[in-house]
Amino acid sequence: MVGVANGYHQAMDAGGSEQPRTPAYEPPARLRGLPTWLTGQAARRGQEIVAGALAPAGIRRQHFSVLASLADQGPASQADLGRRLVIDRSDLHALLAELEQGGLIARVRDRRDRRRNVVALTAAGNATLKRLDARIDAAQAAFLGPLSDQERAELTRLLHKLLEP
Amino acid sequence: MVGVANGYHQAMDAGGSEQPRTPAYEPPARLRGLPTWLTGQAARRGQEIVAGALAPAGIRRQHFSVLASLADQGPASQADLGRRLVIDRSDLHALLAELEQGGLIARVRDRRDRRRNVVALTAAGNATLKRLDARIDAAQAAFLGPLSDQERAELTRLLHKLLEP
DNA sequence: CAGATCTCAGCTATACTGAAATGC
DNA sequence: CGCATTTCAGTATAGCTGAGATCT
Repeated sequence: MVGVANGYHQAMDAGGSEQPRTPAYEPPARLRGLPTWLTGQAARRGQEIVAGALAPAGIRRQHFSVLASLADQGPASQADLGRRLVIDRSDLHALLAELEQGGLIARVRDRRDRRRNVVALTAAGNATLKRLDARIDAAQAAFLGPLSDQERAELTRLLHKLLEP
Repeated sequence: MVGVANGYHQAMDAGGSEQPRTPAYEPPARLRGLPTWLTGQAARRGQEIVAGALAPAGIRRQHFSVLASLADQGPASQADLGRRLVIDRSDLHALLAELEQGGLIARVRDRRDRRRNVVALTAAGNATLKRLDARIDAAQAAFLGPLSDQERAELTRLLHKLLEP
């Protein structure tokens, strides 16, 4: 922050004209053109859609990530799970407690390294994940709604390339 | 959440094989293919880059949004500013207090509707914004690094279309 | 001993809600 | 009166930090 506080109580007009205000959602040109801003807006919308699709099942986005990793990549210690998904050890601890309470995962001490918990999907977790897959697919379709099939593929390709390194 | 808590203390192995663990960052296939997930990852990276570019100037992303709106769209009441940028009235209040303390904006009572504050850029705010523009441009370039010029334009077009409605 | 793992307490940023005070 | 605006207090979540207990 630079500079110094200004005065406060001189009077002036809003907008400088007589027209009523424009309460509409209208982002400024400086933001509308920024790729980072557009990406952020799109991500926000996508996360709302996905969260809304998972909520009826009592699952949050990070719960789904954990279940997906266990199904796709197999059981793991909590530390390794956290590294795979870039979820903090502390947050992961809370997520796993919730999933365990729901019977979707099991945590058991690793008999070969007793510092570790081995986290694995249960049968119920596997079945739940299969049902969630359908919800996730519907959410993707809703998210990509305005784009043609070709545009969807191109967007996916560009995002992959953007994240490549 | 469904089901019931499982047992905890039966022993088992991690990974099922003898190899050392894979501490690498390796998202599961179920996530890697999801447009919403890719968009979220890209947005996260973009926001980090932009935040890092603005931080040396003591400015956060939302500060920049406010300054940008005032410059591009003119002075406004706090309520209208909030609607333009989709920033909550409460958060906007805190942001404006910080910007005012830095001398970048001024808040004065609207003499035609004394409930309102008219928020406007100061000369210092305008000068600061011009310096921030350069930082923002550098951040966009860093964000889009892996893409060709044509790909950058295509990504921007697709994101605009995605957000269209 | 150093270092990894799991757990717990707490912190920051962001987004949102409820309500009071003031004015239209 | 109803309604809008600003302000303040509080809540929820995600992401992160520090530290203790346990184990390699």
